[in-house]
Amino acid sequence: MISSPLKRETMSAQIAALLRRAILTGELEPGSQLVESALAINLGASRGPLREAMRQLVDEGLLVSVPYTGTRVVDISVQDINDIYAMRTCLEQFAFEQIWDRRDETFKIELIRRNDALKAAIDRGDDVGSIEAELDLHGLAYERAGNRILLNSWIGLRGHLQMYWASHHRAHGMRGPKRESHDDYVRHALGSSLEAMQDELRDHMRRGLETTKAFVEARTQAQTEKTHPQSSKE
Amino acid sequence: MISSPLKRETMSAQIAALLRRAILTGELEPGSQLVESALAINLGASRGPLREAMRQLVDEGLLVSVPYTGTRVVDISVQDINDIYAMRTCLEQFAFEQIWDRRDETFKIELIRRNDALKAAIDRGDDVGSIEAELDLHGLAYERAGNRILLNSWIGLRGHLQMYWASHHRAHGMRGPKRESHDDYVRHALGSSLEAMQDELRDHMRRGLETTKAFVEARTQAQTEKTHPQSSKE
DNA sequence: TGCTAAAATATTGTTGACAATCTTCAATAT
DNA sequence: ATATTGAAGATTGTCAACAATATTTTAGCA
Repeated sequence: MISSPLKRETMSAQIAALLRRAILTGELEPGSQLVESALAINLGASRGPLREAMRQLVDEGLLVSVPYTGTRVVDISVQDINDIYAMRTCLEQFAFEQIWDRRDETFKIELIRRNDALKAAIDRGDDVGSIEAELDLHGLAYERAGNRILLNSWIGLRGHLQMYWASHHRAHGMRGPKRESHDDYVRHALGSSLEAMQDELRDHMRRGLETTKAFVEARTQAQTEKTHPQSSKE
Repeated sequence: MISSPLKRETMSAQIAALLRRAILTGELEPGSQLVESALAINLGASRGPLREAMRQLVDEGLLVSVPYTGTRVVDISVQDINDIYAMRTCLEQFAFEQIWDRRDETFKIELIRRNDALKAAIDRGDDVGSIEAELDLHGLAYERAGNRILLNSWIGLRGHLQMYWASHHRAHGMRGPKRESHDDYVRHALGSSLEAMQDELRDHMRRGLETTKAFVEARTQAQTEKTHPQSSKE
């Protein structure tokens, strides 16, 4: 029963990873407040390290903090969704431009592997897993581009997307991605025309934007009803 | 004689702003270590707020921290320069795509104003100011694009560029940008052909990349000589 | 002289207590 | 009834002391 035999990681970093996971899986709902004292006790740590972890998540855009009043899980706006998908399109097109002439056999194998992993997650009904698998699939181009700044940008976008999808899935029982949703993507990514792939990306993102926007609008409506209830009694 | 009648800003935020400025102006050299206890005394604050500020700068990519050993101003690598300029090209092209059909009179006026401000800073020999002015000029497209994610990405890139340039200027007495360096940029930005502007951007960035790379290589060489001195005595 | 190990030092990580600030709610006056 | 003021509570911001870890120095030995 060893509790922590080798702790190469600082406590603050562990807490950050824990909280990040909780936010990204939707366990911590958007808009919910994180009270330091309560969380610190709950995690068995002091407020210092917890504050540092939270500060980091604030800088990652997962939390928002107002001095002396509190920090909350970042809330979703339709504007953000639009911005993120516009950036995704731009950056993923750029990533494919960068790797296009460097695609080798290992790239092909890995891309197919990740698409298979996505299908497997869908087949076994693993919703959180299928969301991660879809993002992993898209991530390959960014990883192979060999540009650290680009990869970090993707990781930031990826976090927000994962959070939005997971939160909506949890709240409304929304289904994850379809089983064949990325077959075209993979086919074009392994094809011979960069231009065709860029077109596919634009289409793919446009479809994704519509779906995600529908999620957000449903959520906003639900919250409005919660705040200003127009029940039949009145 | 009111010293601080309304201080809406928390101490940690003030320290972060102070340190950020010191790094961005080259006052704190890349690679130099920041010792918490000494800095805290120097700033008249405790280590708690200072640590929070430093953590934030770590997340911004301006500092690097190794657990239990220290945090230093991030050092420069040729790889980073390549990555940053590749991203700059991609993002600024995207920004102009977004704003192209929305350019109005205020955009034109502001762009010219910022170019004039750049020239004024060069004329009065204000080196730090001219660096900021150049980055401000490029920033307009990002600001007008109306995409918060895009703007934040630019702010991150901008910080690193400013740091590199300022540091090299301070270390080697390098001159800032040339007086007419952005006249073509402005002309094309106000022209009628988006494609011509994209070409100008590619060229502009390619030139900037070469210059900045030369800076970094000079610095790396100087550091190598410092670490492994091959003096004539030996 | 060169190498190993242990002690000394320096630096960061963590903790609990205290201060400053914001929010809420009740009491009061208009 | 409504608006305003003030007190009470909750929450975050700051501080100084203590613990854990890494680095450097030094003593001992081959």
